Amino acid sequence: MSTFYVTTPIYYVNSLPHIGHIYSTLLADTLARWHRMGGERTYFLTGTDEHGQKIERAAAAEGIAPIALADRVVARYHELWRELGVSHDDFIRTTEPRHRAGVEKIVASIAASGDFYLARHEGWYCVACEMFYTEKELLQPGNLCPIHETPCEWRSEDNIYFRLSKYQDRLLEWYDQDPSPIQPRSRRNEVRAFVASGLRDLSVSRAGLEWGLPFPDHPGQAIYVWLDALTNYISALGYGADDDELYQNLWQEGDTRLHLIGKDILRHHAVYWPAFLMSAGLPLPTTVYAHGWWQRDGRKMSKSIGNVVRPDDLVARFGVDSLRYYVLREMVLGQDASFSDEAFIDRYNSDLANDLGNTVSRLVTLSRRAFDGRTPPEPESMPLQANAERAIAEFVEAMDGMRFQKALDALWRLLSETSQYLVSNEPWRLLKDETAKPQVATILYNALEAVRLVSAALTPILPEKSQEVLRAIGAESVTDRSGLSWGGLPVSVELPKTAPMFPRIDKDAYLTEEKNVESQDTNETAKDEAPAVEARREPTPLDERIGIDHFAGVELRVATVEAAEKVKKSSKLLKLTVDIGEVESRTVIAGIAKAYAPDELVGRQVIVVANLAPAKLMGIESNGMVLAAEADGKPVVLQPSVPVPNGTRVK
RNA sequence: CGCGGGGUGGAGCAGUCCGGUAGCUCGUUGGGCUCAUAACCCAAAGGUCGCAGGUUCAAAUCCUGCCCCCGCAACCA
Repeated sequence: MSTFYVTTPIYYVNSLPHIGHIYSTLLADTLARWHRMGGERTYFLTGTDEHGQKIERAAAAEGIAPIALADRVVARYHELWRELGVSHDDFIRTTEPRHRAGVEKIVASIAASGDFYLARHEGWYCVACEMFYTEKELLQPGNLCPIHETPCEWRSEDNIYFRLSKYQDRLLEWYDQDPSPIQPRSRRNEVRAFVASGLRDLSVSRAGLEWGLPFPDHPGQAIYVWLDALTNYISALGYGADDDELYQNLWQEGDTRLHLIGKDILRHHAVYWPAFLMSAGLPLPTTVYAHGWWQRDGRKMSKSIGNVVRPDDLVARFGVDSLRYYVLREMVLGQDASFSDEAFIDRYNSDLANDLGNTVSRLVTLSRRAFDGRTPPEPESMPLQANAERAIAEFVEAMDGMRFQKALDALWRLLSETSQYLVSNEPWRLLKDETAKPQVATILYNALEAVRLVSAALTPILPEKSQEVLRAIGAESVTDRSGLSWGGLPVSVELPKTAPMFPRIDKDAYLTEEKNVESQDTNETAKDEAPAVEARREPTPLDERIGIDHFAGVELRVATVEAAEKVKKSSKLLKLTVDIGEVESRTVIAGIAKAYAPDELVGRQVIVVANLAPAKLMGIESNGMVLAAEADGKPVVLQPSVPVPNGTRVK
């Protein structure tokens, strides 16, 4: 029996699930359901990534143990996947002993191939953060930690490195297989270019990380995140356990090993993970498929903008299957797509309510009326059979190729042909003529059977609604692909009474209501974001205030911009030449290129921090800093309200 | 010369690898029907396929150059 193993990324437990996690998971779920229907040995894995400093710190901030924090978020995932009807076969947590066993085994295998070595890592280290900072990140003077504002110490630490560079050529060869294991093609190109430009060895351990797996044979070292996390794909199958039947069958000997990922973690899955596997002498995934991101109304989704799609609301309102349909129909795998309420409702109304729901209800009504509450008796001919078989064949091919849009297109074309067939045969007219019963039976049987096939095919995509439709038209539920052959509708069986399964949404009413809710939300969030009115800011606590002498140490002076130009290769930086009342003009770099064109600054007066230590930005030395306020994420450069001699001190 | 993606009727997209009447969904306009969830059917309007060259009998598709948008990387002294 052929095998199909599909995974989602394991989700990091430092935040609650959002549409991105849901999308990856629904994709995997749909594929898993589809392949199960095909009779393959199918295994669908998801899980959570729970180690690392971020979790450690987040937990500490709450005064709880890291595992307690993880437990809480994991519970939320379980709840969500249950609500969404996700059919995963296993859920792995990187804090489980079975995972540790797998990691230890792969580490031992990699060590055996001599791909680990120790090297010294030096840098500025903040004890509180347990983290290295680059010189640039530190606050001056005093080499202070940017977070704690306490002095960092110069520390050198031994880390274990993985010889990633050794696998460069083999990785390139792997990408170039046909078909490429990295999908879609655009991502293959991206990864290929990255690898071809040269790989550096990878640090795979951290000293002093408490919340992580200890590195075998290296006391004091913990395994660094990716080596730990990626291994979940095989540890969950029992790699490293006594009973590794699943691993042997699905991975070692498996036919399909598919990782679905977001494009943000492409590098880890397309470079690091295969290299680890090569080193350990294990089979590589057959496909790494990177999907795009959901944007919200055309903008990038972000917590700070407050435009994150909240799954709960949508599901509560429109049902799980509507969400599944929308995301699968709307996103071309691999590209970004935009999530908008309006598009969601349009999709729902036109495809689900009109094309599918309405067709079902008109057929059920007709049949019930013509045949005493039952499905039609034996038809005389099968005029729709060829159309239906063509549609199903197309659907199957598209599903196997993960082209969901195309697959759905094929089904909807059949619905449209069914509707045309009805109109051209007008069964409602024939209904008035008793002798036309056999004709009506043929027309309705064909139309109902076409709808049955559409619903049957939709089983992996709309697991609940598809079965509801089947029940409504008197058909049996479908569990395997044999249900996709023409002729499955039972003749003359009772039709149950049902309510419309996709009631239309009143778009205007919904959007108005949403707007009201959102404006409330905005008011709330506005409070804890940068307020427009300074008075609304919380006053600085007394113990954080500074003395006047402290302030006097900052030398602020008025200057005039003599020249301004964009810094090459930078989107944010402008190089300014300013007259600050000294003999020579100074060069100052300012991160304001997104808000100001160079021309509009020339001749303008600005306030400059004159005694700031020089720093290099993009290769240019900056001697000072231009003051600007930040509003709506954009800098606003300060300037005296009337012209003042250059060099005038600001106090 | 950092890397990558994209620019196709009003909107969203397919088609580009393997050149050959420019397609789908939504929207708009007109007509029809009444079995159905203001649904459904028919018809129409609407595109110099980012720009400019080139190859070719033929270019959205191949080649060259340019413009614009978006992501990643770098970057807010």
